[in-house]
Amino acid sequence: MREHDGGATMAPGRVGDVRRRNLALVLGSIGPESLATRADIAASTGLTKASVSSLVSELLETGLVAEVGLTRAGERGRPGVGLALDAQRGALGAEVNVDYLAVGVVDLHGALRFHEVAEAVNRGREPEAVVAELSRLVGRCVSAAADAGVTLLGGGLAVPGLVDPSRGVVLSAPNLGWRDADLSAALAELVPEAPFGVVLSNEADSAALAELWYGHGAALGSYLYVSGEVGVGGGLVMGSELFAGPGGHAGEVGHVVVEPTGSQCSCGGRGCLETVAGQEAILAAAGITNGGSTTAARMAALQAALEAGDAQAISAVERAGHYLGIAVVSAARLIDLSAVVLGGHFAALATWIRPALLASLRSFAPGAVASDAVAFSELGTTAALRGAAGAAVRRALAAPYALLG
Amino acid sequence: MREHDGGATMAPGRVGDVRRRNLALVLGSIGPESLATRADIAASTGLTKASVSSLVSELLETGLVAEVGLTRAGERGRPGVGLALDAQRGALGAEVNVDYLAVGVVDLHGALRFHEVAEAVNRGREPEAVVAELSRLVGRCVSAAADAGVTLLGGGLAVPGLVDPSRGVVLSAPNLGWRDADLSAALAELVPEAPFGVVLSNEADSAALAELWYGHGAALGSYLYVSGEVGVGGGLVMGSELFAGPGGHAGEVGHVVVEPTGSQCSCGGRGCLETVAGQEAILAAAGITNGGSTTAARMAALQAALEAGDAQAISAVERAGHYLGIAVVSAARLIDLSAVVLGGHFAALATWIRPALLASLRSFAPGAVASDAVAFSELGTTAALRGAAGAAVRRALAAPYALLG
DNA sequence: AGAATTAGTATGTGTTCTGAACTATATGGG
DNA sequence: CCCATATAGTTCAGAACACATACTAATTCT
Repeated sequence: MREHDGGATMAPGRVGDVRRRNLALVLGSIGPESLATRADIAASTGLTKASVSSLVSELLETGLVAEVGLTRAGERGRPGVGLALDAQRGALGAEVNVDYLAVGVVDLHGALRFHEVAEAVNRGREPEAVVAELSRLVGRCVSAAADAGVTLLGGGLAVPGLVDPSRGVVLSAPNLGWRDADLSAALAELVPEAPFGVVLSNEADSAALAELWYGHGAALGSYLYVSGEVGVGGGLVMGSELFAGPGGHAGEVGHVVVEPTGSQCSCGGRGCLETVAGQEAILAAAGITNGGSTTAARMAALQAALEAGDAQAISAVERAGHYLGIAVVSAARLIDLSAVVLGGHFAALATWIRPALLASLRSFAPGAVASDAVAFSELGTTAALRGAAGAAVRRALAAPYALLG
Repeated sequence: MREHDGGATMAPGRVGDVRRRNLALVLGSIGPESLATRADIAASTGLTKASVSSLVSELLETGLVAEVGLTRAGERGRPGVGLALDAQRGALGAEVNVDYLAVGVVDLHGALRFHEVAEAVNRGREPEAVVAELSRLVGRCVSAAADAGVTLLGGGLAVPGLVDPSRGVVLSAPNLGWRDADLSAALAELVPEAPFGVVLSNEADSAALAELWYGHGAALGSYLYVSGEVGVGGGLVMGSELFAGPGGHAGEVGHVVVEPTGSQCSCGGRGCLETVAGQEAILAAAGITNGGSTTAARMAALQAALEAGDAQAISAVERAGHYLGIAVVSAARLIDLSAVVLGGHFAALATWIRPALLASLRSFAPGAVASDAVAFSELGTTAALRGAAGAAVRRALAAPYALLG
């Protein structure tokens, strides 16, 4: 995520680096379906037509780019050849979460081509068993893609925990009960022929990026994504890039202190956001204590109570919105953010939580976060898989030279 | 500070960029007095001896680097020629604060060669008048440097407010009463012959960087710097770089919400850290309400009361430490930081505030911030000027090619 | 049909890194 | 004292690449 370096340990620049950079630059200026011509690219990048010509011919070799007929009919002069990213190339996205598995394929145009979401009870289940079930889902998706002629370049797997992407290890996923789970072998087998491999990521981070690329984030640019799953997680997107922090934990808004006199949190601290806005906390405050059924069922019951106008349910959700506002204000001040996107159960509760959240923001930091900078995710259970797949797509687009001899 | 870009608006890479990068790379591996030889540099950077030779000869031309005798006497083989940054080159640093002006010169070895701090009452004073007084101080410092044979490459001016460095404008400095003050002309005249010019910066950001380069920060790498001046400001250093945020406000820890039921803040919000840990808040809680004297005098009175064991004073400072801990925890969680450096009045109160802060950290986030990751600044009133000068030095070292034909 | 206009390609030049050969300067052993 | 050995630094040919210029290609306007 970051390329900071003392300076002395930086890699030396070689002449060939220039070409790598320019390949990515040209590729970046070929939008999904912009139908840019070589001449357009030369104008927009500042490269000469000669250089663009040579760069484009290499990009065509990689298969990432395709020539798509002529452009500009009716005007004077020779028409240019339209160039576009090849929609028949894509990446796999997958998510393991506490109560479902999800897989899908996103193509270079950003379209979700195939996907499947399967309910599952993964809490406390062995990584091997979960991965085996995931592999079956992935297999179906991969063959569907192959049948449609879509070639997969790479992939991403999002999990609700802290990961080490370089080693392919889930360091800890409390809600799954995983610790130091080495998935590197399994990742390598998911899409064996993909040149860029399958990379692990954090679920909240991936969902935050999905929002950037395929949701509300594009308009916002920099924002805090808050994911209300079993815990309250989050991801930080700044300047259209994910900010993971020095140790990869950044965006963990669930353990911001919002109530100094509040109750003990599972993290060992006190008054954390999660203790007042986590699923369990909201359900308890709403009086929905039917412990036997699943969390999903109880959330549905909450929804029903809200729609019926149940006062206790409404005040429970409003309380969560109030405290969410405090956490968002702290984030806005510390990191200079001015927008939020809410996902997971917060998105489902949008109607009831939004007014309370806005009131809280106005009260604690008038002007810091405008009301039109509070968005609710519409990506549902496909958010993390789209983000993971999207990240794989970006990796490929950033390193087209890896596909050349 | 950031070089993010959509991709399409990036500048094209040219062959010459490689040399620029490698010039900076080689320069970066010539430590202050490391006495590296060309061969050492080749080994540490990965460049060939031939390239290093050519790059070094250009760096010698810029004057940033000097050959300093031979190295490695007593061993076999031809001894190498030692290379070091020329300590006779430096940069000007200056600070305008509410109650003082400070200027100084930092050389390429990081030493503070000359400096002067003058008390002043700048609150509400016109920018022109303040700058005129500052210019006199700078003039003395510049001639002292010239007399000692030190050449100035650039400079930095830190102010307690939000700045636009590219235009040389102080957008707003509430504690000075400045708004949209255009200092660009004045900045250009401060050190007319300096090739890199004089650049505006925020006081807290500069102090945070001074801590990184010349204080506790080097050992920490990533940390939150909290500056207790008239207000409570801060700067965020991550991966040995300042993080300014999308709009340049990042690190503003003074307006993190630490007491949801707390009192109104001047920012329009409620329960901000500044309302319980700002100078005025601490003095009021300590019962030091002698409004006639200066803030500095009242802070001295507070110090005396603390040393005398005054219970009200002690509990006022402990309260500030408690709330400071809450803000630090929120920052630690959101941005994944694990260290803090405290400056300004917090540094002066270190003895009394430290235990309360540590207790608060333990209570709200055990393990997030270790007790040896809480440091107190020792740079005093030279912090911001050293940071501003240091930033100017880095700018020069990052762009040595600007000094060539 | 020919002029004008725009797209894209071919060719020569300058910059810069690399690798290998070479020169320079020290130590240590016979 | 001289030569082998080791290390530092320079010189020179070769390859990669972007650039500038000149060229060919394809279309519309008159």
